[in-house]
Amino acid sequence: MREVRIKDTLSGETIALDGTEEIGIYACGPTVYSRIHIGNARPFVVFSLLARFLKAEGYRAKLAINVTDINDKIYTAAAERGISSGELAEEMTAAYFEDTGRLGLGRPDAEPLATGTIGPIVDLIETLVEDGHAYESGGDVYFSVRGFDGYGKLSHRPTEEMEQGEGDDAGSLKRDPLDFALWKTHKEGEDTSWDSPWGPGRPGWHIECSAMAEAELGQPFTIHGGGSDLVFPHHENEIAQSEAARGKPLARIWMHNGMIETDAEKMSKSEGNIFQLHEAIDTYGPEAVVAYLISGHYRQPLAFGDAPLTEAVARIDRLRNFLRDNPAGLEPGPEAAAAAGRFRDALADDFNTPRAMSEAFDLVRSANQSPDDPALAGAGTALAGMLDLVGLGSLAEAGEGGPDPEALDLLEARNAARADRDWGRADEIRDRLAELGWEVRDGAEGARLVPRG
RNA sequence: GGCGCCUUGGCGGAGUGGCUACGCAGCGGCCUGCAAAGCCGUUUACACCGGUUCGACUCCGGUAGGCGCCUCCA
Repeated sequence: MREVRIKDTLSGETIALDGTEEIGIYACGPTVYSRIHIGNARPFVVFSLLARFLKAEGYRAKLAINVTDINDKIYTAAAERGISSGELAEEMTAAYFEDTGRLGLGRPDAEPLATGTIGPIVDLIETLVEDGHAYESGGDVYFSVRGFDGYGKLSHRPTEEMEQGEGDDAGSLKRDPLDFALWKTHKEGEDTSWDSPWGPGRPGWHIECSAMAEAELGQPFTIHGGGSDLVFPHHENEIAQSEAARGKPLARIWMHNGMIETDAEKMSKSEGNIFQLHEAIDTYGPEAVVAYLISGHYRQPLAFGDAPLTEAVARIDRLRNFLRDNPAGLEPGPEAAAAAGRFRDALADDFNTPRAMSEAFDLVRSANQSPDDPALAGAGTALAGMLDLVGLGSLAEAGEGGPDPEALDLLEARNAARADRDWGRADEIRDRLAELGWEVRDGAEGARLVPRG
């Protein structure tokens, strides 16, 4: 078990995980008012892979990624489409499961819904009201920010001049502009509501995460994550609620991924469509999307566009080519095993996926240079293991079946033509195979067919 | 205005006080009947100005530029 260290937004320190305790990870998932985009996929990928790596290292890890299915935006989007908000939320939740499922990373250990956590949410709010950290006002309940010492410690900003609220919030009901809603009374036009001690209504934006995280992982748990745009106010408010209610920290480490950066001009023209996760997967394939998302360090912003995705396709092609020639199976020699060790070392060091991938490519080049070096034997085995850790294990899979009889016949015919030195005929057949989806690769041991990318 | 981040070779993107990151693309070669795959070479980068140091791309200060958040956002 390696010592895994993660940079903590709250303290600014890099903190080592405790291998003796369960590593509870809570990552803020999407609000389901539309299909998710690449930006939503980044935390899903980062935290899924982190949990996978921790488990591979022998940690007991539990990953929870929630679905926020109660929100102003859902009401708005549903109204625009003329369907009920529940219908829209269900549809988009299903789409989220489908789209992220296609990434091939499996599911988180828990995926709670806000609508499935109303009881704990109401209980948590009640506790806050009883303890004087929150107050009822006209059917709404607000958290009293100034009553919580330490507000602003995560986002490192002074409480002066802060104001917050969801859209056209009934700000006049607040005692202080800093306060934020825990519970919102039912309003005309909203087609869902739940009973509460303060009358029918629905949870405010931040409280559902506090409740779901505690329900799934207890409090405190180890890592709370999400996009860096959530630092303020979302995570700041989660800290305030949970710590005010329980008198102990919510999470030990706050881990935030950088934004996917889009060029507004390009987005409106050529690249707007592929920003949707499902469109990106359709266009570039799931492995390329994952490879793209891990191409930069998780904390840094990552440029989005056709070019970086196309590059990701080229990268995974190189890996796949290598694995075709060097299938997993052989026991890794010392150099191959060392590369795998360095790969894991990089991941253990604040989950440095680009550095890890550089080790993978280093191994590929070394093994291509010296295919007979016993120290590099089993490089394919080592590489497959490395890639599996970052969700690219499918690159090592042979694919369904081999060439069909028609393709094999054509290959035979081409071999015959080449034996006759009839290059025109041989190239004709190669073109024909290309039309059928096969690429011919001539090697020392004869010609081979590989599927065309 | 407040808080924070960033500026690396054609592009993307790591990293370190003194040693080739890595990938993609281009060009030149090797291999090949020609390709593909692979290999080699290649223009040897660290915004600018000072400072610390035997030595800085890597530390400190400043300048310029870019970005994120600061009522919604992964």
